[in-house]
Amino acid sequence: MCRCHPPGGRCECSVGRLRGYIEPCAVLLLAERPAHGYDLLPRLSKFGLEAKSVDAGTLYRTLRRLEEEGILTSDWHTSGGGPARRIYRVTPAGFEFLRAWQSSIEDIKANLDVFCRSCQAILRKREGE
Amino acid sequence: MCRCHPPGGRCECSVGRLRGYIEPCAVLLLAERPAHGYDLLPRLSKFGLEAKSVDAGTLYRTLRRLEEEGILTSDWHTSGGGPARRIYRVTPAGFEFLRAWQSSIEDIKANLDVFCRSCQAILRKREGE
DNA sequence: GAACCCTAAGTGCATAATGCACATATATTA
DNA sequence: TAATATATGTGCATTATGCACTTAGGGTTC
Repeated sequence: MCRCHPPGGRCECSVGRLRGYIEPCAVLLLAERPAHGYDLLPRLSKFGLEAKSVDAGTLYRTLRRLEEEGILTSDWHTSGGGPARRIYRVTPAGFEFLRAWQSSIEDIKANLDVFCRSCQAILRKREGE
Repeated sequence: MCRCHPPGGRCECSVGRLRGYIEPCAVLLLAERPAHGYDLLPRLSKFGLEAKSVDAGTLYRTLRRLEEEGILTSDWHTSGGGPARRIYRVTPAGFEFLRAWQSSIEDIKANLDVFCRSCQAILRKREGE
């Protein structure tokens, strides 16, 4: 329908189309409590990033980038069995980052709302309501 | 702040981050009335795609692609002075396309709302409210 | 103890969307 | 006639992303 169902491809009709959206979502989850990447993966579904549709590689790369930028810090946890985990925490700059995204997302919601209202009006009119 | 202000770069903290968003916006404007690309350009700001931030080349390519997919049709208008204009109209498939996007965008808004609520809660808590 | 699976982190590569710069052409105005 | 506004388009580089693959620890099962 909306070119989001390529044959055999995953559905992209979702908030996952928002470029860079994994970043604020990951940071927000880490603001709730420090965690490692693999743990974050399923929790991202809370914000519409479905567990199946989030690529682990992308998440790991994203976390590293956010650390380079001073938004997160990490250290290794080796106790507890299994492979070592890199535990991330949010820095003060990370909270500023969240504040900025919060405000941007409010704006985006408002813009999407304009689209929805106009679209509804047009579609209703077409159906001769 | 949110990595959307690269030195000298344009602001990307906007709905323009939504991949492919120009498509439903262009189709919706054309559903209101047939028009040519250059005419659509400033009207896209209605949905949050600022006139400055929409690239004309991208819009023209998008319209051609939508026509290839049967969502739009076009024909040339040479009368009226100035260079020839390619006037686009929405096909029945285009209205289906709009319906699908409408529903997707409602979902996206809902997901963004979850983010905003969680984010507000965390930020308020941090400020010791 | 070999084979297998789950957890956990990461890299390499191809593709798709986008931005920027440039090319082309018509008509109007200074 | 030179400049400007309208109008459409192409070429190229960058970026984000998805997919496939690699590495590795530790436990379970045959």
